[in-house]
Amino acid sequence: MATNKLRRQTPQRAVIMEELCASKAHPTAAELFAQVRRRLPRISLGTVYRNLEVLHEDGQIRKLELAGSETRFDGTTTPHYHVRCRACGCVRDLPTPLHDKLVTMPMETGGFRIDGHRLEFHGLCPSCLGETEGVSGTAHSQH
Amino acid sequence: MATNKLRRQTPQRAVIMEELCASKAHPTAAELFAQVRRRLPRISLGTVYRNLEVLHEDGQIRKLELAGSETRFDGTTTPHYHVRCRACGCVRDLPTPLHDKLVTMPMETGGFRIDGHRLEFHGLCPSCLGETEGVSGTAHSQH
DNA sequence: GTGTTTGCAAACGTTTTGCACAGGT
DNA sequence: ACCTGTGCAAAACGTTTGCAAACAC
Repeated sequence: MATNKLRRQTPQRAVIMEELCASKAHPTAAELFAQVRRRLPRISLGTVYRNLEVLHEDGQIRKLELAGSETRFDGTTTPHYHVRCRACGCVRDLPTPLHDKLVTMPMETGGFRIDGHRLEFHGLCPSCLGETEGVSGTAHSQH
Repeated sequence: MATNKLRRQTPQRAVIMEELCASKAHPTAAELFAQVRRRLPRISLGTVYRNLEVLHEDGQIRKLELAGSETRFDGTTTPHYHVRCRACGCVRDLPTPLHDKLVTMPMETGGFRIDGHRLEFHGLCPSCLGETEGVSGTAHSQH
């Protein structure tokens, strides 16, 4: 169950971690790859994926698997929720406190033992809000 | 904005709908394809995908984009949440009422206009609960 | 007859993997 | 020296798409 693997400290891993922590945009692996490449021009996309996986295993970063899009990564490991813009797809942090009651809340679980949840919010980001003024659309939230 | 397309009633679409509604397992496109193929041996996977998309557009089915897995489909369109088993990956309905307060709840949104959310629960299903008795594991909920 | 829908196969975007070599310890 | 980590390229995976033929209307 433990992560018993011996980790080596490589420049690739260090730069990936630095660039991820320097970003607030929750980049995808490809975006991070482009960013890291500016400092390590010979790095490969596979290395980025492998290191993100390792860092996630070791609990140093968070993996955001949001509905219907590529996986994004977050250098912040403290728990918080995210909002996603319906229009441009950007992702931002929400300072909303976690709803741990969601897990402990008594409910009919069909025999499941529930021990976690994933919650993401959808909406329009400030800049897309401005551009969509007056456009009527059916906001359909998916649960 | 409207769905103005003229739909034709094809046996493929009808059987896909029937098989989806007959299942409580929230099948993936591939699983549904295997199921439908028993009745329509010449159907193709592409047709299954296309019809699922059409049925979703027309509001006849729901698309479940759960964290870190293929898209699953639900013949029930009434809103409800889902639980996913950490061990076997199976998905079941939860009769828990929706938390619409989550959307209207006052919170610091960073300028976003929030109009929807996605919530999914994680845990162990009845049969995996039995098999993992006594195994200590760190339950890590992802938010 | 018109235009949607089908089957097939190829293409797609994201992620994973096999391999030989480089490099951290 | 050992064995993890790297770069590269190919493969895997789920999904979408182009096309000509089939079929619903």
